[in-house]
Amino acid sequence: MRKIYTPSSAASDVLEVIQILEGRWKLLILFHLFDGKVQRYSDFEKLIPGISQKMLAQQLRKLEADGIVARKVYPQVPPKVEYRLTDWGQALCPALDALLSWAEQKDHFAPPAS
Amino acid sequence: MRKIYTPSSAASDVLEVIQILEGRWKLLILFHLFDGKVQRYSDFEKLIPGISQKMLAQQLRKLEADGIVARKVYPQVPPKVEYRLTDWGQALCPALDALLSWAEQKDHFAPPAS
DNA sequence: CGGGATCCACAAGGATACTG
DNA sequence: CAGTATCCTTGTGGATCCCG
Repeated sequence: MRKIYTPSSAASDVLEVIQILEGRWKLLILFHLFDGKVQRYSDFEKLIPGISQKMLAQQLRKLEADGIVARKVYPQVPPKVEYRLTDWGQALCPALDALLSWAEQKDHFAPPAS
Repeated sequence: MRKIYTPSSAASDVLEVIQILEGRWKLLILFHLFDGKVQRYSDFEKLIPGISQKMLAQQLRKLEADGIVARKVYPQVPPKVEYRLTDWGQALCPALDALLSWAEQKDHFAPPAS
């Protein structure tokens, strides 16, 4: 088994990852951003069933504050706001991809007990 | 940019990943398990500052229920319990590793504004 | 040693109403 | 359209006590 980190370096990194990605909605929002077709506030509302306006706005702003997501406001009426990943946010893609691959492998390791 | 998933397949996978890894402690526990030196309940208590007994036991049991962690009880007095990763749990290693690498790259993308 | 049970405080989150 | 403000319910997590 691979040793995943050196104790001296990664303690704070782990905490940072947890803080940044914590919550029921962050990953969902990010996955839609990676999908590339979703940039508008109302798109998220449609594609993430069950999320409230409050949570959506709040989590988007947290992601923005953490430097994962960039928010671009077009000064027009009606308002238009686009969300996109920052460079650092895009760098997260392989990790989230690995996470999804892992989830897909579940049945390989734990065959549905029949 | 890479397309990270096909909309048809991954919606439930995303939700599963979120459910399994959600919380302030799960990743911390897992990282210590990957480190390989921690298998005992009391080890986690020492190495994860601030975690309460309740949370530690609860999260360990959730990880166990989700098939990530295996719990082995030695029938002796005083009791001895060892935690280890299941095969599926070990398969999570690359993904968590990628997550850590990503965190480490932060300064590369967002140099500390001086 | 490795927890379970209980109580409690606070924070997270949902519903609704309103706005530039 | 893209939110904010408010209220209120629920969940999360800590502290404490207890047990095999």
